Amino acid sequence: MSRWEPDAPGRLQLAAFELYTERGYDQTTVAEIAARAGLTERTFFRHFADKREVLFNGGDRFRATIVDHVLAVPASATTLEVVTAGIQAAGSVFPDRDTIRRRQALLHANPELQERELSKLATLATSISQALRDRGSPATTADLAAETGVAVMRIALTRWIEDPTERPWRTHVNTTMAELRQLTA
Amino acid sequence: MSRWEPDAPGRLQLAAFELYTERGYDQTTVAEIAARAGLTERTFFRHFADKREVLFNGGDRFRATIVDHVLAVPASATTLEVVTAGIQAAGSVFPDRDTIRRRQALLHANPELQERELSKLATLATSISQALRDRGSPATTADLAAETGVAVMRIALTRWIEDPTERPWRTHVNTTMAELRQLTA
DNA sequence: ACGGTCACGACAGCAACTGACATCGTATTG
DNA sequence: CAATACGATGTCAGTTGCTGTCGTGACCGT
Repeated sequence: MSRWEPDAPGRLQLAAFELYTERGYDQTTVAEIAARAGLTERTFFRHFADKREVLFNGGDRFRATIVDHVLAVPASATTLEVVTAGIQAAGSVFPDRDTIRRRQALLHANPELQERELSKLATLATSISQALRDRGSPATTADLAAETGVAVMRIALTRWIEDPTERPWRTHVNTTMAELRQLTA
Repeated sequence: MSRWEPDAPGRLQLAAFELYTERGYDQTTVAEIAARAGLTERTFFRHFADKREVLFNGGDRFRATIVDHVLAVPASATTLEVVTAGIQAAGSVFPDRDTIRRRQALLHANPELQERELSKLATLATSISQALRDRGSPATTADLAAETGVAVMRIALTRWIEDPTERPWRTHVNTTMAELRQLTA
């Protein structure tokens, strides 16, 4: 019999998500999250840097997936095609629509959480830009392509979530990219 | 003789900017800022929502300038031209290069401040998108154009700041926009 | 068996932020 | 002109996010 129950971070994540949705983010204290997970407040901060970070855990895997796919595209592709491929790949790590919907609703209701989300997307853009440079793109092009790519991803995500006909991720990415091309034509 | 020295918010802003640059953001307490401004901590929070907000005061005017110019462009222009015009106009409310450089250095050194900056840029994008819709653009196009426009602005700003030959704002906006067009060609 | 490590608890403390109430020049009103 | 309302600030107490420090006990390798 081990001294502690396993997977403390996972329990904390679950407890936090539940409490944030039940009572709201501001109305939840870290002590309450820890209590529900059977832990102490101090332990929460050993696993997560702050009260928001507990909601952004898959971020690293998400970023890695996109970067990997960006690096895997044949050299013959255009920069924008490369970015598109990376964003397409992001769909493979999405959980089901409803989980994302609930998550987005949470973020939408709390400015602090939105800020953190934007911050994560910004570092994602930086990673994509770096990957593009590793492929040989000039720095300026890489930055611009990464930023617009993330913008496209955000918009496509909103549409994907709200689409009543539940068309696949791929479709919404392509549609949004097509609009981007038309915009600059 | 009035009861208090005038322009409490201005004094707080100045004190905050000085202390943030002198000692660093984390090493500065709100009580210290208030003390330098000849006020109390409580009064600081009456003028600014939090410790970061004191650095983002011109934001409303900035946004208003861009939106006004977006709305003023003749209807014959393309969506991207409209956005470009708005971003060009942003240059008129910039202070001198060195002030912005110091400001950007401050933001760059503090993740919390970066998050707030991203948040401000996101609401800027929302405002631009709304202005585009008011001009008659479809919602989807407006969102995309606004997001990419802000991305272009960010990149152009970095280049403008770092440009050793000190070419004008307009030049960097045009250059970056041209790259965007080339990217999607 | 023994020492080290690792994950956690316990406790103290700082600083960001908030609510309630007091203060007193200044504008307003009768 | 006097009474009164108002508006910006001070004062104080309290909550909460977050950190440093130290202790504890199960596990692991030697």
